[in-house]
Amino acid sequence: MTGKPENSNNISKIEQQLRSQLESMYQLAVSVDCVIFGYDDEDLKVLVIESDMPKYKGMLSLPGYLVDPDTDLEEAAQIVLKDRTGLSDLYMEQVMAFGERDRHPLGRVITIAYYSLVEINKFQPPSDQKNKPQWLSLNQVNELAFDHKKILETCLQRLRLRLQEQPLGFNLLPDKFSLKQLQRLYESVLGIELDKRNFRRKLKSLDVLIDLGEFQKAVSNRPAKLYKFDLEKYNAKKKKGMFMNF
Amino acid sequence: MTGKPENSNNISKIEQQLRSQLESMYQLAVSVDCVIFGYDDEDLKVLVIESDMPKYKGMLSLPGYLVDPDTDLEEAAQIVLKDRTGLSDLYMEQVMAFGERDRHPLGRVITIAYYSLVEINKFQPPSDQKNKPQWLSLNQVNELAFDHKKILETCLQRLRLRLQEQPLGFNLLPDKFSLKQLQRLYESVLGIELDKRNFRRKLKSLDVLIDLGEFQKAVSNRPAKLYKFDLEKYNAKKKKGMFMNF
DNA sequence: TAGACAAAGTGTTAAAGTGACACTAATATA
DNA sequence: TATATTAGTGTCACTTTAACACTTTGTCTA
Repeated sequence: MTGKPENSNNISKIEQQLRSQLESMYQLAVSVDCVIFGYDDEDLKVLVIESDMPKYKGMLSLPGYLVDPDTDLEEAAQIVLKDRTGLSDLYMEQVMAFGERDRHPLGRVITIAYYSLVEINKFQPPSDQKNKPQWLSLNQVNELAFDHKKILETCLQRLRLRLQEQPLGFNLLPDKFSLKQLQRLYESVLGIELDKRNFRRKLKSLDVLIDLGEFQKAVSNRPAKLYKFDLEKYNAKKKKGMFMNF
Repeated sequence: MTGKPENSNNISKIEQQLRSQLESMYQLAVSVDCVIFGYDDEDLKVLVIESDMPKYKGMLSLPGYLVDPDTDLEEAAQIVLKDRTGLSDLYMEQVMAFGERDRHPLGRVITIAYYSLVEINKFQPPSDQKNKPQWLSLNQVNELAFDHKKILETCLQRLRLRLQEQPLGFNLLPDKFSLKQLQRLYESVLGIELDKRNFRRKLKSLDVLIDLGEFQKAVSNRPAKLYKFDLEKYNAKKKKGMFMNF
């Protein structure tokens, strides 16, 4: 599995590059690590890969990228996203830097963590790709390589915060969605239960949904109305803050 | 002023160090920049120094430090604080990394911004110190060197956020303070006016102040009661969040 | 095609929180 | 002792939140 020739080549190239940078005079490197969130109507998930580093070989880790001097930090994070999922122009936010001295086995690497939100259907990892990218349910995350567990938790915390002050959830859902889907999203990200009627009342008062007049199809019960997010209305109101005080 | 021999020596040492690091193979350096906030019963202030960099010579900038490979990021920020004010164990929070390619005139320097809260009376900058550290009122900040204006604004925004979810204000005030002082602090940091009675009601309901039974002295009017912050009570309640929804 | 099943959708009420507002109390000083 | 200055206090109308149960609409199947 981790012994494929193609895989090995890749490992050593990345590792060599990093080693040479760390062996240079200043001996300090900077990376970005991305927490790419997806949501599949059940769980919040995160995109993980199998680590290349000898010490963590085979362990799951967050996709990252070594920042070279000619690349903006933001750009570097976009590169990770693009490389791993083929997607761009997604919601992405920097969270913070992680810079403990011993966080990386090969030397001093300070990493900047970003998280981004992906509609999960837009990217299904091909099964034969190197590093075996995969969607992992957040409640199935055990250990991760490096300090990535801590990074993931920090990013999740930030996402929760944001979700309560801005209607970010739409980034994780398909264009058309039902109120129930939206509620379930809030419930699984925030880890709480919400009252259906109160949730709907709140959303109505925010007034950022467009009723499409369409309905779910192929469900074996009363189909739900479908809505889409009204970006324009949202942008017009944004400044005042839109709190979901659950 | 900027021509003092002692000063010049310092400039070149710092600059040489940085240059040599940037000229090394990997050509990327990491710094920390600190927004040190103080409050003097009137205004929120920030500690600034005069810049050493040729391009920004004499301009005001935030105190910073070049992170060397053996120093934790957090530690580096503490060093800046300690070096500049002599103080340690203060409230300090990392905000985020700033990593635009051209943010630094000498080359690629990614910086991590921290802010911290200081009781302003605990540090009065000596007038003869190099780089002329000084407290600058936030509403007197015009331009700063590098992207430090942006960094300052981001840190201020974070402080405002935090102030509304945790009673951080106490870090900026002396141990004993009146309710009026506390209200003025909130008003100047948040940039809004608050109703005296509503403010007091809110604070009473949070129940994290200890009435010291003491009063202001040497004021030419009715002296106000003095309070102190009840750290224990606060820690016991903290988890539930303590929102000041002004 | 009628009845059972499953999820969608809908309002009310009590409690808590917020915002607006004006007078009395205590001290220093002239 | 009168005046000036700031401290300190309560109420009411309104808004927001939390808790709670039944009807509607479609599909499936007997």
